[in-house]
Amino acid sequence: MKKEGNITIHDIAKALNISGSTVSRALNDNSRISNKTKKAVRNMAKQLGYQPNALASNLRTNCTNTIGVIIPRISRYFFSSAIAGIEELARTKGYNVIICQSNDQESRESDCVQTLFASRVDGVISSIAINTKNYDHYKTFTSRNIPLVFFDRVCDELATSKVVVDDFKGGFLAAEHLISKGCKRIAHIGGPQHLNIYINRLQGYLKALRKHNIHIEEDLIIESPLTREDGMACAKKLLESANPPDAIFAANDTSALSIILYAKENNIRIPEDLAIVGFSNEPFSEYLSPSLTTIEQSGFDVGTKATELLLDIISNKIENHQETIVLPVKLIERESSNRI
Amino acid sequence: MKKEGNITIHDIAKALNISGSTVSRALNDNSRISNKTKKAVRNMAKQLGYQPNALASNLRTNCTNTIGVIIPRISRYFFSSAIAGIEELARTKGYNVIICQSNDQESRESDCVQTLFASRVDGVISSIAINTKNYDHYKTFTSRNIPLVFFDRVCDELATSKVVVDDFKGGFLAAEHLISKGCKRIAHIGGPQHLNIYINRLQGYLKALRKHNIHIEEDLIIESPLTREDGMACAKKLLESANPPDAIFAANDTSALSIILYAKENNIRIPEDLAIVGFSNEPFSEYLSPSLTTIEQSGFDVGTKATELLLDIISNKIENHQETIVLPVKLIERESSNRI
DNA sequence: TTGAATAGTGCAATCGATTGTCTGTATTTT
DNA sequence: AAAATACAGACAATCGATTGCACTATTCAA
Repeated sequence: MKKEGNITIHDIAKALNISGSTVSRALNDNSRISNKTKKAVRNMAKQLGYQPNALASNLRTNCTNTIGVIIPRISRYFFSSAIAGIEELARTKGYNVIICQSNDQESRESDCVQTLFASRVDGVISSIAINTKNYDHYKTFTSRNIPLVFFDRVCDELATSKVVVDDFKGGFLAAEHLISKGCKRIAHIGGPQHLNIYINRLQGYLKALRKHNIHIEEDLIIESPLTREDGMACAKKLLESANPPDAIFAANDTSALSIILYAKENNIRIPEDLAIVGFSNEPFSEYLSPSLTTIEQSGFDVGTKATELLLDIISNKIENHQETIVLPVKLIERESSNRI
Repeated sequence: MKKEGNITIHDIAKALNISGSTVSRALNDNSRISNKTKKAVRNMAKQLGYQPNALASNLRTNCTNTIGVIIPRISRYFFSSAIAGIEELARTKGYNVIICQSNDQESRESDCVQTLFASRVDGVISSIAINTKNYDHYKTFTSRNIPLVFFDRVCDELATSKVVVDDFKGGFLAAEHLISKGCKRIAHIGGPQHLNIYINRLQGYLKALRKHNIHIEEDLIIESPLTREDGMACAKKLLESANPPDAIFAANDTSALSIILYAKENNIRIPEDLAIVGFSNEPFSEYLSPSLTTIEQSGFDVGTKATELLLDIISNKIENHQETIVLPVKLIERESSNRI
């Protein structure tokens, strides 16, 4: 109720005996205002310690200079790197970032959508929760033409722009690398097959095998939630079998880690008896013993690219955007596959 | 300009032939509105796909249900965990979170403050940039009674509430643990001594030495920026000396990692020749070889506690809050100190 | 000299939700 | 039955910045 310490344009106007609209225009460097007035307004603003109220401005202009981000969980390295990339670029372009975590739950994801919409964000960057099957909540944005860009875990059902890494190539590189190391029976621990990224990693793996005329054995391909626990179970299943593989390509580093731990416990030598390749180049993969060969994917780059795309769509008011950007991956060779 | 798809309370009012204020009150479950009307309003709201506009509400009520967070960088595990804690609790209490990264630069930190203030956040949680020497920009909040809570890297100059982990105890536990393992000459690689956390870790270390009547050698105490590179330099300096230490307590895991790498290169056995304790329990420390004994500090808990405190200050309108909460730390024993 | 163009400002409506005050009707009290 | 009270809802101001339009000098061309 009281003015407290909050100075508005009207306080400046009163102090200079001019109107609020003139102050507003002066602060926005509008050409209709004389330089003399502009200077006076700026001085007085500084003198009074004026700080614009974004809320009022946003309400009027119907644009918040804020982008919303929905991610499964921020504490995962790939996502926090992505956020770093998003935040960095957004801020230099004058945008704020509001972050929501879905905790990989569809209902939470739906809540995030509501929250971001209520905040009237100018655009949204999202990576889909692992168990989301229904994408209707995203229509809150698409039906109102609020730009939406997916990254990493994208959704084919919704026609929007996307930024992904080249998972197919990554799967291919991983498998071909193992082949080049002389491995003959290469297993794959794949992720949930309703997510495009895991489908692509598997397909890349399959293509490499076919290219090199290696027989594809169904038994060597397992689908897993890729947790540390399930990785152990997969390792057990694969390595206790009568005819165990001589290499495993795991769809993430966490399950690759499980395999290494299992192999150590059971005196299976890495890479001599079993070569391993992971996916993601998590920070820990470098320090494992043996260190883990893996596919590098830069969260930072993905985040930056997604933001670039989103800001472009926002500022050029592009409708029906459906660009898909595929970022490169890289094989990082380490000890876990270093044989021959 | 056009209505587009955005439904306001007035659209609902018109559809039901009642006034906007009634709709507003009905949606807010105000007791002056009859149940019949409330039900009708809610139904119509759903039918029309009404989504409240937080901007308008915030402008009027002068409260945004948003808290701002300033951190050095989100991609560091401790901070992303803290954010996870903040976000989790804030959201269940109906608050949004806006995150700004200072990149450990004072000027960027100052920008963050402006941005958050312009967004009229209801409160702020901050961890100070490593090179911030002047804290005036924080007065933007304190002078206007906008609740401010620091965590981890706190500032004694500003009288606000704080949440820290027990760095002193951590330093003490680390050093005493090494002493209990029979180490006699325990070095310390400390962090920048203008930051309270590193001062406290050092002091804890000193207290343990004194308690056990171990002579304190100035030469064994080094100040470092605690980067991977400088960790190498410190390791070299300590271990190439005429009379090298038999243990090192590093003020973070990154420099402990450097020491391990240096020791491996130079055929120094860990823990037989040199025992090592780090600080933070970074995700990688478990997987190092040898695995790293370290002090666990939960970023998630710190974030949660800071949020709890902040929300309490906000909702109870507490002025001059100066509570300091110290969270416990825990020694995680692993191979790098496992001797005797 | 006069009409028109231009520059520099002010007025008032507007964005959408909230809220203090007021009105008309229904219910209760004496 | 008259008076008092409660109830349900309407009116209009408000938050602070923006912006279309109107207005007044001043300048310029004819």
